[in-house]
Amino acid sequence: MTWSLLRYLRENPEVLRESLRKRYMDPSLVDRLRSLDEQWRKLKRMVDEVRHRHNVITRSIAKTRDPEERKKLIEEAKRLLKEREKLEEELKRVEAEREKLLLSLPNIVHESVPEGDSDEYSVPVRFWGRPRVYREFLDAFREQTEKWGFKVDYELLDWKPVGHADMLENVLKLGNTIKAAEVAGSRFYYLFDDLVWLDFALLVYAIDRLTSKGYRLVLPPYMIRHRILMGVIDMETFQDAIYKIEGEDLYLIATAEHPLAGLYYNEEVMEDELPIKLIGISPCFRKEAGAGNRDLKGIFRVHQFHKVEQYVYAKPEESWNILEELIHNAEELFQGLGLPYRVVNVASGELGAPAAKKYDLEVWMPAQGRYREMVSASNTTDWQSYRLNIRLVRRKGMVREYVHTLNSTAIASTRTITAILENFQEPDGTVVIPKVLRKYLEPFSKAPKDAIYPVKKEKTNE
RNA sequence: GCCGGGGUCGCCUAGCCUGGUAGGGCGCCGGACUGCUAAGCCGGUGGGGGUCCACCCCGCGCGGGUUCAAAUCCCGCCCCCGGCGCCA
Repeated sequence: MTWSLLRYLRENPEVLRESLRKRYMDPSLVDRLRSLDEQWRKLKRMVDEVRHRHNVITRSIAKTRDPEERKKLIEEAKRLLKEREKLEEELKRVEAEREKLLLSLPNIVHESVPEGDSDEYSVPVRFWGRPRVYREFLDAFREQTEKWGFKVDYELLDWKPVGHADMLENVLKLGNTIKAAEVAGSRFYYLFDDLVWLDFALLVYAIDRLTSKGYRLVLPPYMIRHRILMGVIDMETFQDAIYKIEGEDLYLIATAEHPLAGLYYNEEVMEDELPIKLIGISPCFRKEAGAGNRDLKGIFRVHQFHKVEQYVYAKPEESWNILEELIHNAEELFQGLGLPYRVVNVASGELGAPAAKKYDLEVWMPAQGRYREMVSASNTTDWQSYRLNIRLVRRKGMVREYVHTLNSTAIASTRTITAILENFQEPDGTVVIPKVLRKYLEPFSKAPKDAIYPVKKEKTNE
């Protein structure tokens, strides 16, 4: 059983070099790894040989009755032991270095991924819906549609929609990030009343639709061990996103993807059990350490939110079709909500180490004049399963390889709420609730049903 | 948190006291036999190295230690089960 990256390293290093180049990383890593791997194998042969000689003597001692002969053999074993320990120490050192570099390798970029070092190079693959475009954003809109050869029908607005952060805080007055900043820090929030109902309704909507498609509903652990986390993410993500529980080997999950990947940690999966399709629901905790001052206002980019996540264990030959299935599932959810979006094929430089290919679903934000990421769907092929030791056992000949894993957002609550606040806003500040959510709000007497209304202005101001 | 019991190949289990190449059952894969199927029979069943044949190394929760030699003895840690305590 060989991991795809190791196989490429040994048999076809040019593929790896090319992949690293597309990610704007140093391709010489491949050459360092190759020589290290060669050195490791050579050293391993030497160590194994000494171990063998030592084992032979050790075994013969057990059979030897004559005390003189025994003594002689023990002396010989002791001598070999010294040699063995010296070599083993060297092997251990090389092995650790090799392992470290191997685990720093990002997944191989799929051939269909556009090359580029920023999201400018991500390529839209399709558009859906009829965006509402404020007059002044027309040029920007064309830049994001026609430039890519798409003719997207739009509704021209001659009034400027209020941004989601202002809607939340000032128009609807259903969120308080100022107080939350005092209590917990920036990028936290209090949500109230109708927006809380909306948050829940969105999650249940996603759960309802996906479980109907046969996905198994999972409530996973919200904290996981370091070992599992390192199987799922790369060092960069770890440092930018992950909160640690002090004094314990526990980390807050940044998405349900993490514990769902751990569900089959160290397991063998029979091929006829695949694909295993899961949806997890969980809070997500993220440091947003690399975000700087981006999206500081409102609830677009926060330290904590709720998400329904799709996660699939698949056979290698079916994983690329399943990636399409996952992004289509997400599209159906956003179509149901009536949010106009585009799907982009994310550029090689923006992929993240685990992913071989990634689609983002971006919703048009009328107050910003931009498509913004709501969903991310990745095929991580065998990158996570190698690290988590999740094997696929083929019936034919009991052959073992690694499963493929995939993940995709279904609904991330707060971000989707920002999209709703901007897209379904009326000139008077009323926010119309997507019809599809109604059945999930209906059972609750205090939940909003059709719309969320702005706080009435003070009489004196009118 | 305390006390006791336990963690062995995909699953179950023997071996641990008394150190000397981890045995059996189930499942699965393959083979021979067979009109077909099953039973029964034979072989295989983790990771790595290797001229990918032979063969060799490593693997008994994890990490150390003792020893020529550790599943076995010693120390630390993790997890599971039972009892007590605490508790939404």
